[in-house]
Amino acid sequence: MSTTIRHPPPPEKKNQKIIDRMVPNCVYWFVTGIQIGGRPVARPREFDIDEALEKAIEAFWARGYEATSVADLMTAMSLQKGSLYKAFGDKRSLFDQAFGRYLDEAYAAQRKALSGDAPPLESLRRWIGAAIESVRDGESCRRGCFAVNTLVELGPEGRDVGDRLERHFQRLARLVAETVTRGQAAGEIRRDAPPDALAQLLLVFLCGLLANLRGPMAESEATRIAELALRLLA
Amino acid sequence: MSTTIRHPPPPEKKNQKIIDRMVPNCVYWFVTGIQIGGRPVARPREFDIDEALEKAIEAFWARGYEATSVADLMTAMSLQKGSLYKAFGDKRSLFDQAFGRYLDEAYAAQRKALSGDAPPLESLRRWIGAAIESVRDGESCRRGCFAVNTLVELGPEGRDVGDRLERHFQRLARLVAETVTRGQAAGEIRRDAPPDALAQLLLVFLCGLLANLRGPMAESEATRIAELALRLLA
DNA sequence: CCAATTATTGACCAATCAGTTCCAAATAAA
DNA sequence: TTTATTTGGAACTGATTGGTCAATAATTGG
Repeated sequence: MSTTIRHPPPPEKKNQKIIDRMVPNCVYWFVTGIQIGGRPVARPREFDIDEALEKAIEAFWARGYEATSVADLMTAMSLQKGSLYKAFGDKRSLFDQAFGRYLDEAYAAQRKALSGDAPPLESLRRWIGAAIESVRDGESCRRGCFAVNTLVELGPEGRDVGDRLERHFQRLARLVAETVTRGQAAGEIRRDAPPDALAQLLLVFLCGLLANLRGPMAESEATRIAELALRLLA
Repeated sequence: MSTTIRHPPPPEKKNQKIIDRMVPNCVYWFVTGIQIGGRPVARPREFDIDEALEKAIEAFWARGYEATSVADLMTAMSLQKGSLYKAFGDKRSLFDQAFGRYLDEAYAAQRKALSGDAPPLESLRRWIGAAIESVRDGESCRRGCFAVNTLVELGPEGRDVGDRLERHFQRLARLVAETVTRGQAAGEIRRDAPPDALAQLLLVFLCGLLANLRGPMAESEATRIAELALRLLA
């Protein structure tokens, strides 16, 4: 019996002290009507879990989910297999965490790019320009856009990734639609189409650009095409 | 010596007869100044190699290169491993053949869709509509576009796939540009941008649509966005 | 039937896959 | 120090990977 207790209750007079020191996410024991327990102590983690996740993002981003082996992840994250599995669960769970983090980071960056006080059309230009620049890692690693890559690789599978991508694109579309609205109000953007429809169109177009930038298209060409797209918007 | 001869020369008086019976793609032997030889006889192939390739296209299209195992291909093509390897080489070679075939088929289909005698803008509408329809296989298998899928999955690797995709997109762009030119001449399409630039833009946009159709986007939504895109072109 | 040739089949192979398990090391409360 | 607990690391597991091979079947000219 007592061997199954992970945190055997200390003497009763210390209960309040112990409760004071209780921290979240720990196991506590409930005995004789009052909560008692203690913080589990253990060897501390030697790596930064956020840095490791960033490395995982880079690995999955560069090669995709299927083509990235757990061995690849181990070297990329500088982690042994045991640590990796203990900290992140299995490969798919790690991917989900990495991808979710990427989506949030990407959203924050695009929000910042679009919500500057520049003229709306110029904001959109910078937004697309930043996206084009973000597809290359180093000199010639065509990593494209992690979201678009994942959309194409894992899009058709069980709706987990699909749902997240849908929500992500929706919040992005909302962001772009706001800018388009401002542009219409300022007379910079044509008013014969609703802003959210134009935003969706822009987003889809950007997906196409990013998909092509994963392949043979040059950045200069992408920029040229984007300029034309913005011109059609005016 | 004579054991290395695959088709030992029959008596000279039969030379003409043999030459008459010569068929392409067979090994012949050149001796004493005249061509002699015979048709190699062997067990005939039991499957249709074109049908098998079509099945391979379906398999790679649905799941991508990495995620499609040789075992998957065997069941999809109804072939044993030995036959598969003998007829198509290794997995990558099979993929290349399947993908090349797909690109040619897709080009032919789009050429047909675009070169009808319909009004240019209507041709473009049908072209995009056909592309949107082609992304679903059966009821709910979001296979997307094999070319876009491959662009994203294998785009960054050694320039083999990249080159082919670049040439493919170029010939497609030429096709679209012709239609745009006709549209401009007919007054259906705005004349303030060169036709090949507009064609590139359209093609990139379509890539974005097809990428999204691999994921959560509904076909009806894609159609709506495409309508707006065409409206901006007028 | 025989010779020559190719196709089919299934067993086989080494390498790699994702994932598990076990143990020493590390930590801090008791 | 003891004790409870978790991390790090390496060995290990069973399944699957892409790919090869040898034996056999099928074909036709001779």
